[in-house]
Amino acid sequence: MADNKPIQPPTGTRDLYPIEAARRRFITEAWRRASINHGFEEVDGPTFESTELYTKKSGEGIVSEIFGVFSGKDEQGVKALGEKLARGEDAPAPYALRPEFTPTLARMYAARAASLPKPTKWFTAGPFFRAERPQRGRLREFLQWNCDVIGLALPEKPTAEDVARATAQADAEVIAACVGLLRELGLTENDFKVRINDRRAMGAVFEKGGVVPEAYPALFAHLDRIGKLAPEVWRTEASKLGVPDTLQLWFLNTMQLADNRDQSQFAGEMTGTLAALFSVWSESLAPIRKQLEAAGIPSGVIVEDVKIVRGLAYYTGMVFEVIVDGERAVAGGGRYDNLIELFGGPSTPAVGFGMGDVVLSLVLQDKGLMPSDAELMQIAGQSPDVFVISNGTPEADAALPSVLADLRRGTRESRGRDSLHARRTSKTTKNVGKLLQEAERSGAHFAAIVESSGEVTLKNLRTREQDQARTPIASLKAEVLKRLGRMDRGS
RNA sequence: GCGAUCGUAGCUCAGUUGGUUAGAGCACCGGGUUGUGAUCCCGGGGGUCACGGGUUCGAGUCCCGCCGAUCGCCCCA
Repeated sequence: MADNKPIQPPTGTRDLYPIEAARRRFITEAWRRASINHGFEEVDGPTFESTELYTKKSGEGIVSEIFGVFSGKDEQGVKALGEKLARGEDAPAPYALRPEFTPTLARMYAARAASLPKPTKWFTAGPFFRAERPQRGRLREFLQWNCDVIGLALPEKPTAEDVARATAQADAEVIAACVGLLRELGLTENDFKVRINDRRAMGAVFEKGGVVPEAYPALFAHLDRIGKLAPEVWRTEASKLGVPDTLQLWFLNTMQLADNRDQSQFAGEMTGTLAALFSVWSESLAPIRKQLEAAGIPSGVIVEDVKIVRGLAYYTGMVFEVIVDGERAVAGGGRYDNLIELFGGPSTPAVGFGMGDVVLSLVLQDKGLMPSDAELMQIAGQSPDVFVISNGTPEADAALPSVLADLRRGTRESRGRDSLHARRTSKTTKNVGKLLQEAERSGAHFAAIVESSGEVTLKNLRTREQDQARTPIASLKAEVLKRLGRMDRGS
């Protein structure tokens, strides 16, 4: 007897039925549109990479959350790995499903750096994989949209000021693309905040505050938890990292400041060393704020936040997260000025961000911004242009297949723009009323009732207006194209 | 890796202190005497009650195990 137990989709993956596929398409189309309108060009890379690409320059913990991939042709390799593992040695798979895009991007840029414009603006959107425990807003397979600006537009002999301005401009450019998308989807400035920080600024504060450089990475990680831990607990840990009391106090004060509307007043309460540290920090964030405001991002949306440090080791400057209340970060990114060089390219500053589809979908649902099912099918291009119905006579039944085929046929000259989405029923009933009902439910724009081998009656299902006169089958397609307003090109 | 909650039809869920053959709505298919549709009426298919044990005369219901899902912790590229 056969084992009929259904095989379920792997943990953290999704089966997308038509309406869910349409929902995903709605998001990816918005991503494409926003990035193209902001001047980014689409690129893409492999969905699996050599594991080295991620282990080389990333931290240790990352490997454990990578999905390993083996070649089915490499039996010996697999066996060798098995033996290593049996001995308790580290044995990563030779390939990894990509957990992020930035390393691929860095490699791609490095390989052609000499011939690429400065700046180069690339975007990509596709599937990524992380072997984490799924929970709200987090799955093991997800889509991620990335926008990156690589290189800076600089004069022949740039001054430090030129570099700083170009840097802030590029930083603002990626954030503007990200915010542009959110606004296009209907989120307003009341719905989200762009929380920004700067790793170099933090470094300067650490230095002035008396922390040894060796402790910086651990301190960045610890700062990530400042809002989650009780202040006393956080301070105890900070002390262990060699953070002086004054600096601890500054972190706690400044953290609250990020959530306090009246920043100037709060800042005014800091005196002496605290105030000095604060100006080091805030002054280095001033240029990026200025550029963001110039890019049309409302000042109320921008929040300087000492908590935002990002886990990734490769960030070197500005870092940011876009937070929608009640959800985890919907997007995050930052500046990584050393990474291109690390992949064998010329020293090139770069900045970028990623946005996942999982949290974004939750946000759109929370805010009621996800279009209705019917709208989605239309947006995804799945509503038929014409639903062809036979009037039930043998003559019409016989003519129907060729009517359908003709409507569907596209020509190379028009690049398929003259091809129509045409459907017919698969039901056996000849009840025209029922078939019209089916046509309407399919979301079709027109119904074409085949009357004979030579004529149809057209009905606009949106307006419910039916033609008095019949249309010859020979001119049906042209007539429908005309009524759909698609005759403006070619011919 | 840890914790909490939950698994009955494709979906949303009923199902009494354990008691005949497990139900509804939606969806799907067909019909309402062969041509005009959102309503309505009639009919139909579809469930080894996640899976495996146990208690019992009898288990969807109680107990144990297991798998899965959701939410949270850890982590977050």
